[in-house]
Amino acid sequence: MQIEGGLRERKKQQTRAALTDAALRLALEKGPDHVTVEEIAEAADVSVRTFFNYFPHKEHAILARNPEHLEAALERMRTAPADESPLTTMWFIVHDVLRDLESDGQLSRRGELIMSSPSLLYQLMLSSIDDERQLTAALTERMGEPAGSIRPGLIVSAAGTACRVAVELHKTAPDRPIRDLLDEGFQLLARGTDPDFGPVHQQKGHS
Amino acid sequence: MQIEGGLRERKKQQTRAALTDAALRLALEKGPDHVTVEEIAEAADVSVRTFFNYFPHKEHAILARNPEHLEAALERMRTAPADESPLTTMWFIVHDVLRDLESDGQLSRRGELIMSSPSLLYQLMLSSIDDERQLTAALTERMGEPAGSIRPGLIVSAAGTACRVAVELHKTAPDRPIRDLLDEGFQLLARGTDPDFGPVHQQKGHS
DNA sequence: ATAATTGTTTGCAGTGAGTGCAAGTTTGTC
DNA sequence: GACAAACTTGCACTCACTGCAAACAATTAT
Repeated sequence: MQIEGGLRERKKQQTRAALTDAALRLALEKGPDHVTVEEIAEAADVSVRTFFNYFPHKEHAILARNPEHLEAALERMRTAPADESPLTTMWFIVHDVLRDLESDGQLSRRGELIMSSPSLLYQLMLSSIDDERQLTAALTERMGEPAGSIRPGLIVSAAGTACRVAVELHKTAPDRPIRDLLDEGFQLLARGTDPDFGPVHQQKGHS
Repeated sequence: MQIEGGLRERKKQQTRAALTDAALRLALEKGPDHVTVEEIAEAADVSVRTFFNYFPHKEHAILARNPEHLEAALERMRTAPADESPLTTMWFIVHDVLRDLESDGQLSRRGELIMSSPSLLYQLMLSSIDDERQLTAALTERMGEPAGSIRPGLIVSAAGTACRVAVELHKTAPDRPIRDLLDEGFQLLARGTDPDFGPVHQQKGHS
């Protein structure tokens, strides 16, 4: 295990790539719920059992999440300039990922695919939740808020929510680019979504 | 189908209740991932096949979501006073559900159970997404925002996010009641989570 | 080179979720 | 009581996913 770019390592990367490629292609072709692991494995020329050595769930292969994104995000969160506000950091993180996804030229196709399939959305949100936990931990440390404050967690999760809503809305209003929607969402989160908010706590019930 | 409270209807309610009770009990006992549908069905004294006539997924039975909640929420959204701000309406909706859940005396146990199990969280979020779509549709209509605005969707989804974050934080800081956390979250969403937000759009990249 | 070691792939057997179908049973209607 | 509609059930099936042990390939030591 001294050699970094050994044959073994390269072959694994190849196999992984073959699997994710086949998975995405077939998912786009036949719809994500009509692809079987068997087909994906066959297209990548490995056994079904090997597929599961690489991915714990079928959806993982289709999502093909790049672990570097979370790494980069955490790194940026930790090393952000002291005078950069929390949501601003999240904005940069989101746009970094966005830029990387767009370089694939598959942002919107993959986005639609994900939003249209419950099971994909599932896996994405699951990993998002995990990501958000880690980001929240990093942000909490960085912010020095009182323990038990909801603010760090809310900022991280709300940013994630803004992404999801932006992608969703982009489906029905494709004329607005995702970046625009995203920026509008972040602005609202930053300055407030509802200046007139004010429930009357005294009242016991209603109609 | 003229009789509302016929034998048939009552039996169905009974079976449904037996299934959800058994499902929740067993999930709390053995952990949600170690309960099989077979066990639940057996405990409720019906066949496995019948279980799937009532719930599309195992998790649905454990969550035992009350369809009335969504109905009530949509109703309130549609009939809210004209001068009630959007997030305020969401606040009332959330608190209505909360009050109902608490009357079971199972809010926090069920909440913890859900937050601790990926597969439960999955189903909850999936149904939440669907709920949010419907609520967003209702709110969009009510608000008269320009088409393509992200605000209605963001308000609804961010409110949902606040609930999730509140439950999650309550796990690690049980001394703060969920209502407190929730109110803090809504306040932040209303007035803004980050007054200093301001990414420099001109800049191309960053280290 | 060859042998020993370690990591990877694969087949196989098994559990459990979820579905479609057809037959049987129960409930409501006339 | 006869008839139709709704509900339950068993059966056979597909598919996701796991553990285990044998086969295989890459790496390292000799």
